[in-house]
Amino acid sequence: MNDINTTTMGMADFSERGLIHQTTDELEPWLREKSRTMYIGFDPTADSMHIGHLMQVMTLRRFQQAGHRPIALIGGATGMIGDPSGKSQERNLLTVEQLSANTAALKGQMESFLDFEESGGDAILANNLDWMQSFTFLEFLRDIGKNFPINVMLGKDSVKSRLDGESGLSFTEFSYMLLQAYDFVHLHQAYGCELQVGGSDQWGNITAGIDLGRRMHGLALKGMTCPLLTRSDGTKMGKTESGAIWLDPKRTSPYKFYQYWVNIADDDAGKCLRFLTELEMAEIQALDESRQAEPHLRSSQKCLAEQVTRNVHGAAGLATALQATAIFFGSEIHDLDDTQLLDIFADVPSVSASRDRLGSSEFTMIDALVESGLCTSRSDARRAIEQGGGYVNNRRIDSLGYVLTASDLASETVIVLRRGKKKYALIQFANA
RNA sequence: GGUGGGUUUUCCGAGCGGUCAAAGGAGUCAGACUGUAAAUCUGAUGGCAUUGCCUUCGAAGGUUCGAAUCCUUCACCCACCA
Repeated sequence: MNDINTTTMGMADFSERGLIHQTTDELEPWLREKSRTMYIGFDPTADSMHIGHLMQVMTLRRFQQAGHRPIALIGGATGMIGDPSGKSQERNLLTVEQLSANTAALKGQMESFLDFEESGGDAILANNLDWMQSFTFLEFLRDIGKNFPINVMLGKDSVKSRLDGESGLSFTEFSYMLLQAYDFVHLHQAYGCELQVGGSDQWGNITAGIDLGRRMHGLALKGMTCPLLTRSDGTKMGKTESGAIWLDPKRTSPYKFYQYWVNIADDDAGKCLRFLTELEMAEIQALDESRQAEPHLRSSQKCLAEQVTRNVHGAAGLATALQATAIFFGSEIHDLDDTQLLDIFADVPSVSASRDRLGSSEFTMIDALVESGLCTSRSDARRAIEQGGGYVNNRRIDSLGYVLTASDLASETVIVLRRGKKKYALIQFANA
């Protein structure tokens, strides 16, 4: 990054988007000066990031695009301990195997957001296990622990809230901040990293690192936190009845992922556009106006969903999501092949049936609805059909005795059943 | 230990010998409307069968042509008295 563009390197866009919650210094001029190195840590608590991580990754990406050098730190070591910040209870420890699998998975996901060295960029992927592993307990106590006054540690919110609460805090979790603090110092030594960024709940850990840098080496490290992405109704962003929204398409299909954003409440859409997309502010403001003036178009949500899905799942993933959306809310399904269909309906339960049942009067719409699990009994299925709630390939069936035949196949072997507005099931007909 | 009240379909809650698969409300499910929202409106809501049959009203027996409704015993819950 030699062609430093000082107009983009600063914080203007960050503050305009509301991405800054707290900073230790006036970062704007400092960032304009030259290309800087900063990091955000991610603990490998699962084998995929979820949308709670998205904001942090996007932040790193913004820095990189502004001409800085981001470090994504995977917490192979800190993940073994468990960050007490924002947690009301002591957590169970993950096994070493889980952690290393998770670490590998996160690495892969990071690559679609940042340009790492392998792909010609300058972003760095680090794992704190690499330097923490060789530390002995005594060394750590002498070199690091000595720099942490207990009274300061006790004053941190993350510790205080746990001590005030019922659940207490183990020495292990209490020590978490020492590890994170040392990471910062180490990254400075190794890569010249001067800024740590994190969610607003990370403030205590970040300042712990800054203090440690000053005590050990007289450094003036910097910190910045971003607001937490929360929903206007108070619930946590990314939580649904069926669990978290993951970035891994095997955990959350691109369709579901896309749908999550399409369904974001009007009140949250503006914030999400600012935090999670790279649209220009002018564009976002135009969307804000549209949302006010013509909310029914829901252009903000559609745009948000499109942007985020493309970022996470790529153009192909977005295409699948859009195709699935068209089908889930659209007209008849036909002339698809099995692969397409099963991809689109990845989240939909499916059952298999023997192919020779097709066309048999023993296999009616009622039978199909019951066997697919969409209806709990034949009476239930009968009722659903009578009320106009039974569909084959999105075509309403209104005859109770409708017999499914080979011409009802939407692809080579699959029939798509639907009950009501959006409950789908697949029946796959194998050549038995 | 004594007396009184209760136990109903997913939940709440009517029913107190036939017209009860059982009012009403909630929930749920369809349909309409709509912004893939909220609200609203309409219909459905034990099972099987294209209107008839079967199994349900704490449990088991009994009285009746016929019981969720009456009697007996048992179980659990509530209230009052001791």
